[in-house]
Amino acid sequence: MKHTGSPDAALLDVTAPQRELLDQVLDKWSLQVLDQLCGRPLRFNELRRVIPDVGQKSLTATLRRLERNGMIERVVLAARPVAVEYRISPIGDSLNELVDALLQWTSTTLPHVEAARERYDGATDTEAARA
Amino acid sequence: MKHTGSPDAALLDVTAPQRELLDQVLDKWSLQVLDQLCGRPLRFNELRRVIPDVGQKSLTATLRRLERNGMIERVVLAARPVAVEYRISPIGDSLNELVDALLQWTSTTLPHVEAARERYDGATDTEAARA
DNA sequence: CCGTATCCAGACCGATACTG
DNA sequence: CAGTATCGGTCTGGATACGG
Repeated sequence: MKHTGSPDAALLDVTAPQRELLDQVLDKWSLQVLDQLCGRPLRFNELRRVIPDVGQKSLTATLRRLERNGMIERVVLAARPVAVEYRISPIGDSLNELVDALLQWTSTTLPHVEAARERYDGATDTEAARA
Repeated sequence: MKHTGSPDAALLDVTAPQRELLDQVLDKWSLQVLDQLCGRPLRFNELRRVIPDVGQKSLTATLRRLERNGMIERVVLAARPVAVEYRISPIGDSLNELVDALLQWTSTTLPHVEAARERYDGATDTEAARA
């Protein structure tokens, strides 16, 4: 668990393509869409139902962005009326593994984080109380 | 490279504490601050210099948030005028490892992503041209 | 040197209405 | 069903000025 040296700070620069990719793929809704799509494909309104509080607009934008970056595939089914199915791609699948690692990390560190928050909030509170 | 099943979809819900933690720690500036701080501590204005385009306000907010979540430590040095040093914590260090994995992922998949983008843009262009 | 306070333009996001 | 178009409020984030 020892981190040694940054790999390359330039990769994190806001203008770096790697950084832009992360931004387009790690946002609020993308993670949930990717997660829901792993395993089985889902339709547009199924996604709306299964992801709480997502609006049409946001979901559409998220799906388009993920499709453009090759994370998911949009499949138009021959049906009346139109039916569209979204399925995860191999690349999207590989991203999901990393997200799982991230999620695992949050779960194990959450107790420490909450302890840190209480310490911080307590300190700033008493500080404010003195003023 | 096979992803099998979501670990727990509920963890990704916007209201889930795990999800909130990720939001507070994976944003634009946080990643760069964390990356810069790994190895050696830095002062406030050193961070400003080394991270391109970050404003005082954003940097301050980022540092406070990271401190509150226990990712970094704020050390006030005995000096005139005031000198403050920020150093990474063990938790922040463990996060950096995951970020490195993410960065590695972006680097290896970037060619595929760019290919996907060209396909997508080309398809939507010709589609628009027909209209 | 290390911030906080304030103001303001622009992005974002939900609600709504409408189309193929 | 699966979107597109538009409008209005919110919230972010940069620029600026000032304080400890």
